[in-house]
Amino acid sequence: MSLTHAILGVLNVEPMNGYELSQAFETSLAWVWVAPRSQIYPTLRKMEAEGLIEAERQVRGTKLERRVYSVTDAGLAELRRWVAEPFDTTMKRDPVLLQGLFLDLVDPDVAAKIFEHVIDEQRAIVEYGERLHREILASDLLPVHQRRLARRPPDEREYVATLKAHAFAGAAAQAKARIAWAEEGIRLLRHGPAADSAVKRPAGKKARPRQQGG
Amino acid sequence: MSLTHAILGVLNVEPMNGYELSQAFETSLAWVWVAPRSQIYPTLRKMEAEGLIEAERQVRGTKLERRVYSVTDAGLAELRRWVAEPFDTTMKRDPVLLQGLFLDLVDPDVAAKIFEHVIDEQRAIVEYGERLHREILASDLLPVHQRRLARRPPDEREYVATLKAHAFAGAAAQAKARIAWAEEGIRLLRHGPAADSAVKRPAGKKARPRQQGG
DNA sequence: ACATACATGTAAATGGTTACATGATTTA
DNA sequence: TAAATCATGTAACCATTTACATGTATGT
Repeated sequence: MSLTHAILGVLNVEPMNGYELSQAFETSLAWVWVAPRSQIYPTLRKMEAEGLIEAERQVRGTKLERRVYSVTDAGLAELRRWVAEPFDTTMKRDPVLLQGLFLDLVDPDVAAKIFEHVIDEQRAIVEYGERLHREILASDLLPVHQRRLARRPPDEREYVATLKAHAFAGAAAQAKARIAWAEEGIRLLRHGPAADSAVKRPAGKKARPRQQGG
Repeated sequence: MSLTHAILGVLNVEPMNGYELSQAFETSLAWVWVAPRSQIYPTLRKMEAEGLIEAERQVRGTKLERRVYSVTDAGLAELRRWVAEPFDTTMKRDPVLLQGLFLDLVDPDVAAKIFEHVIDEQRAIVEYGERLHREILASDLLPVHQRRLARRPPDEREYVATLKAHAFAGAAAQAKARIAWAEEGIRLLRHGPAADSAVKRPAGKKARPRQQGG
């Protein structure tokens, strides 16, 4: 379960309670790993039972209890073990490509709207990823990143910032690849494959039937 | 459940039994949607119960039963409905980027191996995706694609081939983006951020600590 | 006083993985 | 006759989603 490792990584930056953790998954980690509260709280309890993290109970006001978790030595060891281990990086399920594979079943205008929708959504990811990349490198950091770096010896800070920033650049780069793919898809719907493609089309004919049969 | 729609899409090309279907998920659909037999067979039964597909029982030899499924009118309608519908295209969990985010916790040589592993695996996807893209466009098709196109009116064949090929090109394009990201990662481990980056590094100093603290 | 944010969960259902189970048919 | 391929599943577990449930503290 990578959620365990995502949590270890975040708590290793700074001890937090489940509520703050779920905010982290909704904001900075939104395009890397999402997890709803209903998954976070039970997982925290499980990890505590396994000795990967430990809770400090705090009280806010008079009654409201906070359970602030921090990573144990065993937890850090497990995080390091996981990070050092190569795993299967192939994408096993890609709903966008699956939909793309059957796009010939609908009207080209409908297909174009699907591609446009992909472009709209992925653009938001590009903006977010590039913003974080820029801010981390410029040390114009979000509070959570400032805290992370403050815990490191000064010599390592640039190294750490470089790698963290690179991860967010990766999210942006992949979103850009998807945008380029969807843009090319729209072009293909309108004009068919390019003239230098493996397939030569009869001049002037548009490959654009109204509706397709099964 | 998109497995249902993946199955509808494949069976819409050509009626098949569960065994052939599972082979399709292992080969042509391997980088788009994977599904083990243990998930395929129960899903086929469920879809049959829902009226999306119907089974024709055949007997091979004297005893061995095959259940060959084909898409019903209701199934094709559902497939079309799903294809025409825009959905959330944001990647919710990306183990590669998650690992990349914590790569500062391990020795730079170990981190480089992780990036190299990503490159190796993604290269295989590029080769596969580009091969299928080429073959479909060149009509030098796999049997399954030949059958698919044979069922269409000649006028539509180029259009269909163009779109199918484009889906596989998408798998290759994304893998390429990951490779570029991992290559840049290796460069950063060795030389730190580029000189024109937002961060200026002291000349001659390498951001390459041996081991990092928690 | 009211709304918003803080805080922690449970329950049911769905989706997906891994391991196991069994036997028939074809090919070398 | 042995190995590979064809063929269809079940069971247990793990991961994820969606809906529900409850109450406290703070700011306006």
